[in-house]
Amino acid sequence: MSDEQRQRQRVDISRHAVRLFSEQGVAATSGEQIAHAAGVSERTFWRYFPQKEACVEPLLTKMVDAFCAVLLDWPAELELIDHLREAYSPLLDSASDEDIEAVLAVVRLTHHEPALRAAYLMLRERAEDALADVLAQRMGRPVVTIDVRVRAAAMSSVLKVATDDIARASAEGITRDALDAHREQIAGALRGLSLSL
Amino acid sequence: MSDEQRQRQRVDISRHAVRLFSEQGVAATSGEQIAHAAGVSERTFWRYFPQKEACVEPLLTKMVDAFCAVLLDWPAELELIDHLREAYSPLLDSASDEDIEAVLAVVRLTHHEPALRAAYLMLRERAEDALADVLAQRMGRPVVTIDVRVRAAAMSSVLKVATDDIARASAEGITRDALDAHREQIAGALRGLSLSL
DNA sequence: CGTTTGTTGGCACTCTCTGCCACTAATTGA
DNA sequence: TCAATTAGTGGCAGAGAGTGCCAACAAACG
Repeated sequence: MSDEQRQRQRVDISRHAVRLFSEQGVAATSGEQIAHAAGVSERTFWRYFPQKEACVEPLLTKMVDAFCAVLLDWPAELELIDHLREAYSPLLDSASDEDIEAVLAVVRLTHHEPALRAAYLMLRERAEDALADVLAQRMGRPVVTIDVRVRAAAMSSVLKVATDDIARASAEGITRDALDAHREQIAGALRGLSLSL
Repeated sequence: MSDEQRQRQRVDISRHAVRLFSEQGVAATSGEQIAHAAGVSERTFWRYFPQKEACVEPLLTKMVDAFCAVLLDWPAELELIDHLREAYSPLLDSASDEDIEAVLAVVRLTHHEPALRAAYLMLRERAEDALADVLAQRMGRPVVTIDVRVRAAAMSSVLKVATDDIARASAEGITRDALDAHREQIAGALRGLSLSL
């Protein structure tokens, strides 16, 4: 089976899982239930997702990957703020509208479901590592340097707060304006912490 | 049974658990094993710790609580950096030497044990909330304000990086000098992000 | 001293997750 | 074209993680 087929299968299962999670809660949703909803055997489900909380991962990585992609073609001569303004329409480019809604729904879910929050924070830390790589290159320092790590962590936490905020704000539907405000909020906070480079 | 007796019991179990975790890994350590090592029944163990990863919590909160306590009597007229220099001898005041070693050992463990890392990150986020409370009061803004949250998150992430760093650096024993350097590192990073207030 | 309250341990049970194996489908190679 | 290999799937059994329930026991209280 091709890699992308596998990937699509993963995302498909993930969608069913997230729907069930938000309808019934995580604890009340069994692996068997998710597997049945997605039309695979329970054994196959556990092979795709070693823990059931990991079901949120495919959806959430879409958001993280979108940001990382923008970071990766951050031209050397531009301030980060300006680059974000140009290139970062959060989520919109890389995903369908339903996926944006789903991602934000998951982020909202994490506030009531500790198990999902933990998974979310782990994912964010992986993203922070990617961010540290980009920053290290840009600052001409090894990745392990303290000020590289601090800067990456601080930027990452700005993103976390902004994401939580937009998820909360968009509980009843998401608008293009809200997303733009989200980007400006990130830009403003980065400037406030002199993180823009 | 008194609260502190219960608390001591918790910490006691926690110590056994952490020792076993570091000797055998988390996955290879069963709840039954921890319970037996700590001299309680399995049923009682699960009552003290609803998930076995939570065993690291009592030790880790010592570290977080120490920092929060320092924050809480941060006098209004002092810069945070200066207050830290005066009042923050990390961990040393509120815990025994073995506990410092144990806490740092746990932090090191979290780098190889995803389940523990997740628990650690959740705990840090609880600490971030406490931090946000203090900052909000000091900045004269509601806790939910974005710039309060951003500032709290950024400060929290500085602490995270610094803590990971000192844990790594002190793999073969911890010295007073290392802890002082740790504090100066925090102070420097806070200054770098103009977070000092 | 009897009652109440809270803690403990045992038991049975569900759910999570893994190892193993047999089955099937696609790919490869002669 | 026909094996032989390869990879994914599902079923089954079983260990471990937790939970609900109940009986036993101890401390506090009237």
